[in-house]
Amino acid sequence: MRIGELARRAGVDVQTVRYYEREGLLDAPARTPSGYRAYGPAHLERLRFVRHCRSLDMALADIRRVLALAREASVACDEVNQLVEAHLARVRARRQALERLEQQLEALRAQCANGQRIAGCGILQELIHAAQGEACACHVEGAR
Amino acid sequence: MRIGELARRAGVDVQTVRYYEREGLLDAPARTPSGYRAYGPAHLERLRFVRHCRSLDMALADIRRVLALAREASVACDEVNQLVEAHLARVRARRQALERLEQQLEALRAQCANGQRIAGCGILQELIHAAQGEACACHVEGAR
DNA sequence: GCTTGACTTTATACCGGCTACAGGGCCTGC
DNA sequence: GCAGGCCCTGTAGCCGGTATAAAGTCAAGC
Repeated sequence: MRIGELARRAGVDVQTVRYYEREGLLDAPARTPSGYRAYGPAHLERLRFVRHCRSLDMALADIRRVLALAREASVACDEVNQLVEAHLARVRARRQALERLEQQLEALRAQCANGQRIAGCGILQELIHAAQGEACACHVEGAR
Repeated sequence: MRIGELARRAGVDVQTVRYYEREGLLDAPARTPSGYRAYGPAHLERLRFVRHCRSLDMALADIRRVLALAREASVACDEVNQLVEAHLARVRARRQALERLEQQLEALRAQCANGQRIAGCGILQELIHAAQGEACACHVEGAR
């Protein structure tokens, strides 16, 4: 099959397929006499694998590593486990950060009702006030 | 004060200060005879404001807009409110997506204990299996 | 006066994960 | 023979910085 069909069947853009090839996530396929890429079912399977990993928000470098490991059946799989574990830790940290951020933004939103003018906008006042209290954390002179 | 002191007092990198100037978030300061940037207290206040907004993960374009609006005291502040509201919605959506992702990754992690070999790694098998079930959502032929 | 080192200047490239565009070639159907 | 759709390569843009190079400036110490 040609690149358009492959892309359509995996639900990705044609450009993305070429990008993955450049990045070493898809093997370069055979070419037709006119230079078109000619893919087989294995390429589709690989592409779907990559997309599934991406849907889990794994980095391309991590996916590349998993693909490399997957080729060596007899090696211990600890590295795969660690990779997933580390990724989970990052996702969890980010989720927690976003939770805190969400609370801050909810508090900020509550500072102003519609119909105000800029001069009396509670949101702006709060933003300015909070910024003033925020020196560089590593260099607070009055503290201690 | 010069750029190094400004950056240190705001807790940012010197490069970042110049970047913000290029991006129109900080006014270009006066220059000393030798071409060094010379900042006043207002610049520091502005920089801290920008950094506070960034700590709320606001986009630079949004911050630029807020700064522009802040200059016009008598205009209605609805746009500020909408901006915060839209940002909150994005943060919330992202947080929820990460929550789902976290659960998926936890389930994935549970598929394999350490000490396995690649050939028997539950995580890899699950990744491969899940990828196979994932055609393009917009073009499932057997469904219906 | 000369050197050292810390600071500053501009310009340019890089990161991830695509996405878009330009300028061409190929192929099929009418 | 030509219109339209597909494909090719190469390049640039997005975001919010970060990193590098090569050069200029300035104060302190010898």
